[in-house]
Amino acid sequence: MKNYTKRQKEIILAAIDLIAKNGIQELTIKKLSQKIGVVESALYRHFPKKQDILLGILAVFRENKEAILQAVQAESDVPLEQLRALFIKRFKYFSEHPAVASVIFAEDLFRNDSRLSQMVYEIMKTNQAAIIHLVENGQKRDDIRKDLPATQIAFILASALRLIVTQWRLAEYRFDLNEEGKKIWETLERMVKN
Amino acid sequence: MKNYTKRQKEIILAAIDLIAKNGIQELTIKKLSQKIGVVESALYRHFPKKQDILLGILAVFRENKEAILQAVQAESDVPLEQLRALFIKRFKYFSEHPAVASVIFAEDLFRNDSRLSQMVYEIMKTNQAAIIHLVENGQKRDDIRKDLPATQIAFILASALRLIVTQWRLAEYRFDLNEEGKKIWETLERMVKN
DNA sequence: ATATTGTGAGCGAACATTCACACACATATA
DNA sequence: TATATGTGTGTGAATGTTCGCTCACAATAT
Repeated sequence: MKNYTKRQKEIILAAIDLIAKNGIQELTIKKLSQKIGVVESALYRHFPKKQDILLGILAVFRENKEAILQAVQAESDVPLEQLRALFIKRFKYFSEHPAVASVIFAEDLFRNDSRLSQMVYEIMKTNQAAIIHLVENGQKRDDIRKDLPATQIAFILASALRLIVTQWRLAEYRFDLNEEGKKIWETLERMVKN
Repeated sequence: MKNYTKRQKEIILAAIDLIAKNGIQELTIKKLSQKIGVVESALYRHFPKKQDILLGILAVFRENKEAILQAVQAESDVPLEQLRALFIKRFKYFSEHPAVASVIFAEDLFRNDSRLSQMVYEIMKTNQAAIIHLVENGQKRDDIRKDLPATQIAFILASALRLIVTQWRLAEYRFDLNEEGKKIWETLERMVKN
């Protein structure tokens, strides 16, 4: 986000908001410019193509994932606690930024452009690698059971996180994500703990 | 699908194929009619609105889920084996019909229309209820651990299935879904087995 | 001969993008 | 200090394309 001007950030956040409302087809230059309060062509002073706005959205996601990961590692050095913190923090962030949650797991939005889908894939892989690493550390400390491959455990953790957020969004945010998320984490923890 | 004519089914399958290729924005009346081999307006002989084609797609999904569920229950009466069969059959079906896999978990495609999103929600809930029921039966027989709520176990099972299919699609079907799916199931089984 | 299915032209709306132009403000030059 | 030039940001009109959909008419099948 350091590479983006104030105005560009403003546009990116507005774009996320729009997409959250009704999917990617809600994001048109016209609607976006109206939300910002300028005329359509003014947006092209800040982004050469609409696509570049979408790239900006992905940059927000990546930055957020990295920030949470660092915070988690600073907070504790017990892998299982780090994993819990990772879950809790993610839910907290999504609760506070539903629009972001709305878009972050909707990979399909970016499927039609190779630059975009490549970036999605990269973010996903980085994130997964980080979780795998935490699980492996947990296994080394004998906190997490070793009879299951770390990659698979990490996969299952990530998949549950993802689905609960998806359902929360489909339910139009009608249940408390923090609460349900915590419950799911506790079940998962009991499944993988030694 | 009993309510649909031959031609309508043809159109629905072609529509699924198109969406699989590059997302929902690939599904236009023009492209669809070209794929079928008629002119655009001919489609309106079979469906009054584009939306109704999407409803047809959802009907295919629902029918498929119900069929698999019945087959699974006929095959065995041991819940854990039924669950395994459910997983394996789903992966097999998706392997053989990648286009369907491409669309079935992309709920966002239908977000902008209330009729569609309601149907998506209904299919999802029915499916989840069926899995919960199987898990509860497994717990009654002491095959599945009882210290975890059945709803949560079912949720975690479903989430893993969903994510592996999603990743398979994002990886452009480059890995063997049956194989990877089986591995994930085995890990899940070990997590929940008594 | 009646019902079903397909054709071709065309409609208005929405879309992303481009263009000439305007105005405020900062920086450089005389 | 006064003037000139550059930069950032906005406006309004216009472009070409694509979209879903309609309609009068024609071919085909039962």
